[in-house]
Amino acid sequence: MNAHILIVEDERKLASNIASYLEAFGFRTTMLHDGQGVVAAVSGGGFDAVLLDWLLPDVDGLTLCQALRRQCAVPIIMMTARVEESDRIDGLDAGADDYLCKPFSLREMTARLRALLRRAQMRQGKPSTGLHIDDAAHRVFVDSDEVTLTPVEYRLLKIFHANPGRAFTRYELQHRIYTDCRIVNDRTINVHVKNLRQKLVACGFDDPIATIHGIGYRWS
Amino acid sequence: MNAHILIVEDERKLASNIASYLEAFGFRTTMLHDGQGVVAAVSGGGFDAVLLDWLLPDVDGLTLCQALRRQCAVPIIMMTARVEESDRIDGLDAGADDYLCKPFSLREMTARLRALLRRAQMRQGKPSTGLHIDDAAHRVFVDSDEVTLTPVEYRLLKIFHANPGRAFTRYELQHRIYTDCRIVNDRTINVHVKNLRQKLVACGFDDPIATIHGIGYRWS
DNA sequence: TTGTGCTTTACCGATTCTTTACCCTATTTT
DNA sequence: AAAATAGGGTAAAGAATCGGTAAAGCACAA
Repeated sequence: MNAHILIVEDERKLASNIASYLEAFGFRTTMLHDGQGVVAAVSGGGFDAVLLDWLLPDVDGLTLCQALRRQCAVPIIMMTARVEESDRIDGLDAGADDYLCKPFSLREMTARLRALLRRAQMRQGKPSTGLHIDDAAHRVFVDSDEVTLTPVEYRLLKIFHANPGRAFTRYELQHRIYTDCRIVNDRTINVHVKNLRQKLVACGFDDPIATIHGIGYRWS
Repeated sequence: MNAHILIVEDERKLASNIASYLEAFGFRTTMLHDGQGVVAAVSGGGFDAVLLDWLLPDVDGLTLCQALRRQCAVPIIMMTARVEESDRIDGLDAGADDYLCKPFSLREMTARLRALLRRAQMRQGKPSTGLHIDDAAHRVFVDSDEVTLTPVEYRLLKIFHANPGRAFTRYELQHRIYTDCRIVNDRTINVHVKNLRQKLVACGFDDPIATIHGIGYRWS
């Protein structure tokens, strides 16, 4: 983690707001207030993502974006006051990975940035994500990211993880999850499996739960 | 610790609600019900953070915010009924460090306030607080402040502190706290945990007890 | 006994988790 | 190809858990 973000924005106040917000979340940041030096800075390779304003005093953000793309594959988020579809398309055509329409919430920005960084990381051949269950602490990690699971999800994960390759019917899972002999609707298991899948996949873990049609599920 | 918070809010009822909630958590508070004297009060340097209502009878909160910023770097949280994105950005542009949209929960407010104070403190190069248990003297200190604990709280703290990161069920805690095989209501543990948390947090110690829903607690 | 401080219980409101219901898509069977 | 069955996704109903408050219970000393 601790990604380094380049913020290119001429409104200094906005730029520093963004910076301090990101820093509060553990990012490192660097600000530039015009187009000068942006290409040079990025080509140095020290940045993990770029937040790029569309309208800069000296150069067109779009042009700058294209220039950056020619340099390297760094993730770029365009920030723009424009809202027309065509502008968005232009931005994405120029090589931006995402765009934010001003005014945007810093929260949304951070969320998109995170998603982008995760995607970028995966693309760079970091497929070897590992799952780690710390049973004493009752915590689950995908690499270094913690996955927060509900009690049922946790139990479900443990069952699967302890029996890789083995197929489980929903009936079986039900009886392993609940110590009491509770009977629940089949579809309940579906929902828990879906939620578990979702949380794992959100951390860049390839969906490890295979559906066996007419039978149940299998961890692989 | 014992941060001093300035609450600027014309609705007296809301203001005193906020104040008493914060005081319960060990903050000191001061209320002002209009813009008069706010700048003077803050420039005195006696406040660690300001909760500032956007709409005041006499002056615009936004203007006030900017005026405060010119004075000093005190953390400011804007409270506003507005929800539009653009307003939020305006607030942040004016130098607010965070904003709360009314109606907000006092809990969220406290959480954000804490985060803000922590950041501010870190910026000022203050290292994190440390806990020290003097078992021989049966005394507990957060940095140099003594925390007075009841016998049960002390035992609870020792159990947690000796097992950082480990998850405990309430049942387990119960049996470790009591040498006799006493059985108490589950909720009893909750109360002791709450009291322990409260005392630690009041001394500026970040709540170190994480709740594991459906399981129990963990010290981290 | 009365008072004081600590512990335990009871309860409420808020939050979080679980289960169900529903709709739509995918797969299998007729 | 049409019908039947199974599974995925969403959202809302329902249930359990948790934190906070306050009062009752307890132990011990004055």
